Amino acid sequence: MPPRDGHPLSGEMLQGTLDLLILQTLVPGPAHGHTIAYNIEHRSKDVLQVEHGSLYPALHRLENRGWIASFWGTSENNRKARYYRLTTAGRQQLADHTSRWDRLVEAVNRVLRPAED
Amino acid sequence: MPPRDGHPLSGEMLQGTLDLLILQTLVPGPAHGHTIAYNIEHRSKDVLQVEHGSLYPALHRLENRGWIASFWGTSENNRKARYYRLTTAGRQQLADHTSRWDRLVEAVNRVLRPAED
DNA sequence: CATGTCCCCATAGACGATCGACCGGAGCAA
DNA sequence: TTGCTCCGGTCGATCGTCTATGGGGACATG
Repeated sequence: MPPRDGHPLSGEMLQGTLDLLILQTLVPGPAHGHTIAYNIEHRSKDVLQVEHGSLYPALHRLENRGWIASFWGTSENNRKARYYRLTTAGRQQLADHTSRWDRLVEAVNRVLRPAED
Repeated sequence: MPPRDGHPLSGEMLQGTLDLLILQTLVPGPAHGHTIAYNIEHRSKDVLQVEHGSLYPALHRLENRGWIASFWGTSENNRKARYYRLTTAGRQQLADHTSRWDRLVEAVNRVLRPAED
């Protein structure tokens, strides 16, 4: 039986990781909700899923913390859209958050695969 | 300024990962709560923290799902202790969970570090 | 116009996992 | 006795996510 490696991972495991992904997505420049979600899903080769009900609370949360800032604009499809851009604090937060993510992964992997050290 | 890589990561990010760590810890054989927590912390070089208030609910949860089974015994310090062992279903769950963890890490890293592919 | 469809933002209620702070008991030593 | 350590357990609060639902504006169709 093939290991069925196709089905996507929703937020079940990426608790707290969505913020990180959003911040990273905004590095190249401002984007609105749909684009952010699409980019995360696409760049993860559809392994990651971003639900609307998680995305917008996350965006508001990040804005409240001063890591992103928003402004109204017009989307590529001529729709009113709220764009988000990374703030200076957000860039710093992204760096910190990324290094914590790396440390976490490393630590979990050490538990999962007992090294011979 | 040195990057202060000393402070531990508590459950802020390892939502849903604790189950995985516990299951893996039980592979060599049965263990009781204190030992499980100690092993996770030690094997992660004290990067991971396992709080009592998270550990026992997790153990009960895993037992309810049939992934671990428990029995009363006596600890190395001659204290009454509840030992947990991996069930067959738990071993299967560990394999599945581990592969999902790997897929998640891979996916997040793809978003964090846009590959050139 | 009327209708439908897509795009986009937003919120509400429920849920599940974790956290910090407790508590009780039993072994052991001073 | 007192006090410390080991061990299990629970409670309330908090936080992030999910499913479901809503609305409004742009655009195409007939």
